[in-house]
Amino acid sequence: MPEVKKNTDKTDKLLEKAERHKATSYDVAELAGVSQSAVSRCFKPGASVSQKMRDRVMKAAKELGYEPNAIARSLITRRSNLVAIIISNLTNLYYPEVLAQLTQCLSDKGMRVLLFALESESKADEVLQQIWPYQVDGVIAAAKLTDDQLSEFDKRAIPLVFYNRFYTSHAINTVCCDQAEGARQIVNDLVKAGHQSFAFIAGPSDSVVGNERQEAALKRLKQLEQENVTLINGGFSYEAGEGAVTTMHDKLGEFPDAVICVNDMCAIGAIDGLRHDFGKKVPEEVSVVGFDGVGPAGWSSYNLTTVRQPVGRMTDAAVTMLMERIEDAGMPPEKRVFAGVIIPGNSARLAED
Amino acid sequence: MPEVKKNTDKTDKLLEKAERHKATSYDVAELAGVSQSAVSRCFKPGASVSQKMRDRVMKAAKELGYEPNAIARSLITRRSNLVAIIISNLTNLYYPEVLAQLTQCLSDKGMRVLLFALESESKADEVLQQIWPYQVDGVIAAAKLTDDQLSEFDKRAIPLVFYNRFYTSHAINTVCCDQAEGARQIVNDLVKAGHQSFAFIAGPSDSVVGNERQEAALKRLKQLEQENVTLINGGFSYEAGEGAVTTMHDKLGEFPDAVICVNDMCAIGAIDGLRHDFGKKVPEEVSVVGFDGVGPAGWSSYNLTTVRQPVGRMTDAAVTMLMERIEDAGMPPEKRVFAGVIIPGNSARLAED
DNA sequence: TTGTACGCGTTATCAA
DNA sequence: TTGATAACGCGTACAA
Repeated sequence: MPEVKKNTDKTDKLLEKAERHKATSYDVAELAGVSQSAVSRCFKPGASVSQKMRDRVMKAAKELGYEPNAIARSLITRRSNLVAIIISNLTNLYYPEVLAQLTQCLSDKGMRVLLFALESESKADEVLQQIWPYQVDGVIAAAKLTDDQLSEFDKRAIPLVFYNRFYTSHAINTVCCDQAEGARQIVNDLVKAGHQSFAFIAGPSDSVVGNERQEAALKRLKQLEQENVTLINGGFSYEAGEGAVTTMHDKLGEFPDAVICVNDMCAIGAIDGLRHDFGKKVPEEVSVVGFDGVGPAGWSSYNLTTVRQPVGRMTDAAVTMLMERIEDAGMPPEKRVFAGVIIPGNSARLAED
Repeated sequence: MPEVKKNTDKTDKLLEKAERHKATSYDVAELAGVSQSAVSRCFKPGASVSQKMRDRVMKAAKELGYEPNAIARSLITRRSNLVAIIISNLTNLYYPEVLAQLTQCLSDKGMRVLLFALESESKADEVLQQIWPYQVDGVIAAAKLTDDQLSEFDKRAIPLVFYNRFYTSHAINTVCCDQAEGARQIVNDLVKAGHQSFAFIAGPSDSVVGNERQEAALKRLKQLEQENVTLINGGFSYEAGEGAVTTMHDKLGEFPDAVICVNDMCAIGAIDGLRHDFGKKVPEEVSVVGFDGVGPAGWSSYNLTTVRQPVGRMTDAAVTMLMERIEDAGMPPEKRVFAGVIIPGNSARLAED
């Protein structure tokens, strides 16, 4: 049976060739005895190919272990199916969850994730230079960018969605949690429960999220005619919260009724500082509240009273918003603001309703 | 000055063209009045180009906002400069740190990170299918792969380095922490300090790391003639640790002198369970120890006695190992095992030395 | 040192 | 439905 023999010979020859490099669509075409474009079509969903052709091609493809080369595809289609995620501080306990959900969600929509972690926000320029060459279809940024950097995106017409960063100066796509409203609510609750002196442990001065929380909280305290309010420098970390408690003690000589912290990590640090460095009881002697609703906030050592961000909904929204703009470059900028959810917890004395 | 006019005209024409698409090396070449290959060379470090040529090309490039296209480059060089990182459970507090360091380290070496997060280890196949088309230069896996999956890497000759996964069946590249030695040491210390009854809270049964820790701990306890040892099912999470404490109480009616947990998160959950669900004092009444040395282990509510993994050194080693194999495909498989460091902490009564 | 010409592996276009 | 041919944007022998 010369026909069969010839076929296996051909397979062997091509397999041998494939050993040096991966099999290409040409190799498959040759083995299947069809044109290369036919092979290409067989791997394109929704292309018009006869069943007979498809079977033949797929058989040959399997035999050679052929897989389409996404790099070559991207070159011609001008779609890389790559999305860059820029995250400022991965070590902040809040972000791993965000990252995991974003990745999951993007993956479901057929996009791959190029990860860029900023060790400091000032290194954004460097990271952008690394992103441009890869022809990403879009970018999700959980980091602050300068106006110049924003206009680089405009210039390149690369869709960009911010996560929890808000810009008043630009019309930009963003998904965020209503930091201000969360802050107001929690202040309301604290005042209503009879707290009369307050401290706010602030975040890094260049953090938009931190500043929003801070301003909203301080403003509402003023509205509710609370005069006894101290602002303490802190940060987003456990250590910052712990340290701020000492600063507070040095400054005031005592502790306020309630300590409002810029985020959960900071609040947890503050609680530990109060309890272990100063022997204070939380919440009996001092109420402590945070923001975010990270995992450890729920641990029974803390049971933190906090404003939880609806991470799942937010990441979904961010991905959807980005995809829409990748499909249709003409979509206008959009802001989606989600409300936070107060988690009563047990680290603050709140009024019973 | 017709010369100048002509030049700006050309710039305008090319800029106009560039508005539709990004400028290519051809556009730059045309504007600079040189060949495309000259442009290419100017962007290749260490190529032989005269200073005059370089200046001319760079000026034109800047004018058109030209940036080399990494996709096209990858196609021709057969190097994508892409490394895939596969991580099983990003929400495990231990991994964000690993991921951050790996990304940092790879970035320093000019590689970009494609991130794949597994929601469950069984989804590895799916993820691998997503990886192959992208022609990644290498893969770092902090997840378990089957033998079949391993041989897929062989077949494609894609360098693979495992992080904290150990295979005895295959000669494979891996960087890990000596889980067994850490377990033995901590058992030694506990026994030496006079503990006489023990419980081990286990991890998921399919976790290699968890099993190693468990086997080594139980074996050493036996060697030291400790008979009073209970094994409790648990897991890697806070909730698992907390739940295991209740299981333990149901099973024993009391608590052992020392609880050895499969990792820090579990240990923290166990401490909280003991303290808040059963009113036990840690370490006075029950000693609790963990593994990993994650951030929260150091928080003063816990001060966990644990075995810290030298994450920085391990990630460095993993990246170096991978890069070596990317540069030289002939490098033989290698295992690098790092010793853990005992952090005395304050959650266990250890002997003073 | 520079330019010419080709190839990387795919999709898109158009005619058959 | 199929096949021939031309892109996509770049790196690199080779010759000049």
